[in-house]
Amino acid sequence: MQDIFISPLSGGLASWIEAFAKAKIAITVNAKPTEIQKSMPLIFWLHMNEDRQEWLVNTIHLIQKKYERAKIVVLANAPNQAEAFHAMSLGVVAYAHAYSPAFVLTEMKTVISHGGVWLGPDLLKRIIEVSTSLAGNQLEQVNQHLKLLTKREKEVAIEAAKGLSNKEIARILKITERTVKAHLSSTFERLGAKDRLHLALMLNNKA
Amino acid sequence: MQDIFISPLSGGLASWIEAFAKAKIAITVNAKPTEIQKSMPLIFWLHMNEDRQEWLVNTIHLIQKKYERAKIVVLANAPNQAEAFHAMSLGVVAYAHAYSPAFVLTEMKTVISHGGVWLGPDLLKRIIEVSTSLAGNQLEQVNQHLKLLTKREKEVAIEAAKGLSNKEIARILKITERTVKAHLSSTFERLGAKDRLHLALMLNNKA
DNA sequence: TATGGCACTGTCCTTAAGGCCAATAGTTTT
DNA sequence: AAAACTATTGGCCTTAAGGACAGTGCCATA
Repeated sequence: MQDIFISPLSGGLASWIEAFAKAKIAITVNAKPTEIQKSMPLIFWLHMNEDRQEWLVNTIHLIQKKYERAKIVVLANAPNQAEAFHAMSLGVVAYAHAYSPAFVLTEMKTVISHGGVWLGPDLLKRIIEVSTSLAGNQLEQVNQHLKLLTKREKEVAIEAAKGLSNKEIARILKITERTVKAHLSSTFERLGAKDRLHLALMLNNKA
Repeated sequence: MQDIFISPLSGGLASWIEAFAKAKIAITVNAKPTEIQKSMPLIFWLHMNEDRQEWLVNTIHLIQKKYERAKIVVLANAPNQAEAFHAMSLGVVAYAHAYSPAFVLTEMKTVISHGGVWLGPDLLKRIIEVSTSLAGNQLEQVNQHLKLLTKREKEVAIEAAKGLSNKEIARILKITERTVKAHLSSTFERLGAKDRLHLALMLNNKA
């Protein structure tokens, strides 16, 4: 495994040197293209400034194009969740604070060189929360709610939860506005929703 | 770090023994409670059968109750995404195939003993996909919306999006219901929302 | 057959919501 | 200093929403 640090600081950071004595440090990806064999496993460690958003994206794309099987790590001066998500979605396999101690860097390398992905505890917690609430439980919960309703009530409830008015729902389902109201009243009763907004929140897993 | 394997197979699996010679192997968590010091760092490795869903949940809760700071790993005979998500949401810090080779097990231990979380590539990919579609972009979008509003409008909008009535919002923010209406009208105007339900959907990334 | 659930509709009524017009006062920007 | 934005509130008016009460027809299950 060949480590390549890309950082605006020409010397890199102390902890990096400590962690990987044999690492290459460069300012840009193109700096020393000839010295890198495309066949050998590479890890790019990208040092990220707050004000280099586009640089990060461009560099990631560039690396992925030139070195297909390279792993990419982002080390952020000021880590934040949005950036982390974004980076991970681009295929980055680790996202950490730029001033992580050497032993963390070596851990990261161990993990990713075995095909793993490294995430800090906070980021992971967030990811798990978000993922599970959407993919797993929440769909369940919505169905739980919907199956308390009759066929027609369900149809009305779903349209109402999209934000349609009673009149619009009536037109769509080819029934009277009065009937829509009846179905909705029954729906509120069954689900314990206090009004259509509450219903919408319930069916969108926000209440 | 003390490793404790909980497995229905009395002898455990070969790769476990190989990875952790000094591990304890037990059938249930309660098997040898006296031999475990609560103060020392523990890793529980739970061997999961397809047909022991409730057992897993119960065992995780039990461990979390008895050994607050213990890390829990699930090793599944037949890993699947839903189970993995579920386990992670319960606080499990790693989920892998039960027949993972010894070196993977040692990697996992390295990672989690440093506060990390270990995920297989497939699971991770899925998590990233799901998360980014919601948390990354959408949080962005919400902020995009909210930053079009003034401080006060933001406060009102957020409460309204929770389903509160104007009267309730007025009480909370200590202003008149009339003022709430004014802020909301302005908010609808700025965001192009047609009413409070639409606003709620926007702020919940459903519209 | 009878009882009950479901779909549908009607009238009447109350209230929350939201638009329109208008005004005052503080703060910020030009 | 003038113009523009923000926060606040008032009154007036229209409409959508939702509850109360009531009734009809259909279908399935006890």
